[in-house]
Amino acid sequence: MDFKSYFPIWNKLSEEQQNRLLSTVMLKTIEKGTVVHNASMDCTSLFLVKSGQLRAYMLSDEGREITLYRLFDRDMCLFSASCLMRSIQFEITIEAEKDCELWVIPVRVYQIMMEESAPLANYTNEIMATRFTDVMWLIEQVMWKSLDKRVASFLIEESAIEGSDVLKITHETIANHLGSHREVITRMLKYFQNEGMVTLSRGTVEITNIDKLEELCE
Amino acid sequence: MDFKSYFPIWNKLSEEQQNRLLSTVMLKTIEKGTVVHNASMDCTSLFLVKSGQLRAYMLSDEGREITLYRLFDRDMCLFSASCLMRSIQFEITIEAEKDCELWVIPVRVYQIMMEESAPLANYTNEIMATRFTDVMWLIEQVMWKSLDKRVASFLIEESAIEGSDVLKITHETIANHLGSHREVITRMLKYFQNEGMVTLSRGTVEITNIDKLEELCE
DNA sequence: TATTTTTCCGTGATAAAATCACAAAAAATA
DNA sequence: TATTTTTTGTGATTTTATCACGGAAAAATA
Repeated sequence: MDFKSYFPIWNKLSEEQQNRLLSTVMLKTIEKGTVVHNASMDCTSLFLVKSGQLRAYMLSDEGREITLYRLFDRDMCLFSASCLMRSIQFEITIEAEKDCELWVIPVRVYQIMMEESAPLANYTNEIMATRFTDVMWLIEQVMWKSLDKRVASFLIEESAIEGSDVLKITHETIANHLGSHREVITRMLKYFQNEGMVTLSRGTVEITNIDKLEELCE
Repeated sequence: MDFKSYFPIWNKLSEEQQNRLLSTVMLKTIEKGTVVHNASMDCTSLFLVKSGQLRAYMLSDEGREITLYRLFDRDMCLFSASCLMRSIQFEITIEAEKDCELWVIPVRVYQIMMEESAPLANYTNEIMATRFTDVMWLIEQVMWKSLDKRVASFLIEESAIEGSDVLKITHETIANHLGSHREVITRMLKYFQNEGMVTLSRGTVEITNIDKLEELCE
């Protein structure tokens, strides 16, 4: 079990704590599209990503979405366990964007250990600060960036994640990432195509001039 | 010195830690309008609010603002010490909205203590989760609420804070809180006045029908 | 007190993006 | 092949942002 190597502060835990963790941690495999956490689920576990990719997003009353941040290998999903801290008083949804392998840590085990272990509490702190940074970046984008720039940087980031210029993604999905609307994205992409930055076809956006896209973002 | 009574986990610190804190904490008085933290300041201290009121906001490149959250009595201002954690990679501004008395805690003292004290690390965690909750509420508002509702709830909240229906505030200031524009707020308030919800005069907004305002927010 | 300056507010015009409504094209399925 | 579902296209309208200018009230200064 190489759980240890994915858990950065492993060596700062006592032997007893290590054993407690090892005996409760479970490796779980989930399929792309699985919602691992939402408002209606009860709060029972934290996830440490062994492999795959997840997306944390906020859902409006009318069913609209906006992506808050993403989780990759070695990331810990804190807010799947919103009951971990009394002061977490918001609801997000977390969904697998690819097939994932997750280590599942029971909240109660983690919580008790955090109360007695300064290293674990500080590690948790750093994770939360990382998410906070992500969310602050989002606010900055939403507040001060025009949509063309936001679409452009989304496409660039997506292409970096996928390692390809050909993105298999629908206008609707892009809209859901950005908290915008499908028609708006359609028009925007149409404009990008006219400018020679992308080539569109059903279900795909191919980036044909990434420099021009990057220029658009400033 | 009643610093102890403002510091919730005081009793969970060792005597040595208590002494270390007491010997470095300083009480500072600042005037309304003072910026206690921004991007260009060096990161040297945390603030614990003894009395007064502060406002944390994000500033755009063009000088536009949006309020993230506010701090009142007994609140701890974590992000004035963004260097406290490696993962805090964003910049905010914190300004006194009223005259304040603040206990100033040196970052280095706090940081070292946090590394050895699980209670302090967990307390810090709860504070960050509280700010996170504030910021998530903001995203929700900005993303899914129309401006009329946002202005209405801002007026209601402001009146609750001040304990008065007569708000001494300019249209520009309201715009800065909400990340909107002065002209837009002017027009919105004009509409509110026509609907009998507020009475306007230079530098003041008087709430004349709070029920109708609350109804507007749903 | 009179004058100047600053702050605050009002409003028209235009642009960006959201929102509503409907339809066509492509792909999947029967 | 026919039907259904998914995805995209587009016109019309509303909301909010943005630009531009001017005027009134208050504050500062002479």
